[in-house]
Amino acid sequence: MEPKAKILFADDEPDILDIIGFNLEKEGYEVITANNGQQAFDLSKIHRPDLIILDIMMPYKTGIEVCNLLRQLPDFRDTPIVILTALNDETSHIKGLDSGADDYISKPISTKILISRINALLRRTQKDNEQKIIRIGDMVIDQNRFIVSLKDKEVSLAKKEFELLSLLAGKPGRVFLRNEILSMVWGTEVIVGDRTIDVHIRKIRQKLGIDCIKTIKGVGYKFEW
Amino acid sequence: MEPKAKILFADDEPDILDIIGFNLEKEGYEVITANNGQQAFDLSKIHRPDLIILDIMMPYKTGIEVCNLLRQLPDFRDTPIVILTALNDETSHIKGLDSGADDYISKPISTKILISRINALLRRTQKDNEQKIIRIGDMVIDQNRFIVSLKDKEVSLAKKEFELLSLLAGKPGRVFLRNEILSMVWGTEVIVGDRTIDVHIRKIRQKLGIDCIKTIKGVGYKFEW
DNA sequence: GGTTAACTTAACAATTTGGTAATCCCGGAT
DNA sequence: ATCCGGGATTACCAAATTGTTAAGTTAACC
Repeated sequence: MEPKAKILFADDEPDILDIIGFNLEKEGYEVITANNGQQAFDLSKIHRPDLIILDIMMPYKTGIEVCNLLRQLPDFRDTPIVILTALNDETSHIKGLDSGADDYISKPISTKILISRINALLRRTQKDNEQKIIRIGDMVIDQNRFIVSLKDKEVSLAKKEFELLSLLAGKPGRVFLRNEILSMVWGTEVIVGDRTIDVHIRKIRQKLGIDCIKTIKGVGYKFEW
Repeated sequence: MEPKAKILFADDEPDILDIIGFNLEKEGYEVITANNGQQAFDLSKIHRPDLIILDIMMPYKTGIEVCNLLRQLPDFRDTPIVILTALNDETSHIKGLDSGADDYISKPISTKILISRINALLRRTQKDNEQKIIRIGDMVIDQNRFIVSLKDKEVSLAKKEFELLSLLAGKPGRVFLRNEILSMVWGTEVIVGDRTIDVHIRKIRQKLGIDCIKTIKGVGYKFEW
């Protein structure tokens, strides 16, 4: 079975790591474990989990520190982060949430509740990316079937073209800076030349045959019907 | 000050309604209160709050029932819902979250923590809706779309012109010294001649067709509708 | 493996934008 | 009236940015 989502779980207590990790896997999640803060940070960058669970008291870096660091990176600005801890005082709780975490859960915690909360978080965050069908004017972009159609006439786009169009058409009118486009379509790892975007834009314009992508010189591109 | 967001808060205990409502307002939220489940549901439909807090044990309809009902409606499929309750058993907790709520908080709860959790939820859901729009008289400067419009007629400005106008119109009436303009629009690195500003101002005036940028001789420029 | 499509890059053309300088204007001061 | 210190205007050129095309590189699929 396809895993529902990839979860990184960081705790320095092996017992907890085992028990909760096991239960998460039983729930259908793919689990990556880390024993300390530094490792949690490094493994996150490598594996790009869909959700991150951080214990606070860990060697090398606390969960809060890791959370702050991750939130600096564009790739992790929206990743749901759960702080899991034995500390239950008000100050820690607030500090945890203010560091950009989405949930703060005090141990001991029933595994069922933990999983339920994780489901709730993923339900919300995956819903956002789940806008599977975009409709604007005569255009329909179906992200499930990978099809773009104009007045019921199907247009076939390549993968990158499709992703680029989906990004722009996903928020019509809004201008996307070139580096936003790069990081969203190509990711931050890959480095591609500047002309690459133009060329893809050109192909899209050509294939669509209509002028719905506007250039804002010196800034970026935007979709406009 | 414009309220940060509209929150509907439903609880049948007047004391709690008062205390938490007061604190939410102090935090800058607009608060709508309901005394029972039915009212919570009806008022939600009328006011379209950005976030809904529901007590479970309420007359007419429990918080869970309201949550389920709201989630049926397309308008409330994405609205963050917090279940607030005195029940702290595992089953209720899970049932609450499974009904589509985003958070389940057990009373008693520190007001600060409650607000911190609400902030965290709104932070996530409102992130995309931040609009950088300047409106003055008939003019609208939309920094997301990179558009300036006058009486619904769109005016197209180049990047520097747009930045310059945004700067001036951002604080109408305030005089910007030539130095200030230089450092804010051009940065401190770049060195450009003094006439450059004039020329850009001229282009803006020309394109807008109206005289909303005043010259203060020997000082600088200011925007005035 | 060979073929095809997709992706990226490079090179050049086309366009737009930004900056400068020369000149013109408009008060206020001489 | 004339001069003078800004600023306004204009035209022009350089720089920056994007469009276009073609050719090289990968990756995917028989």
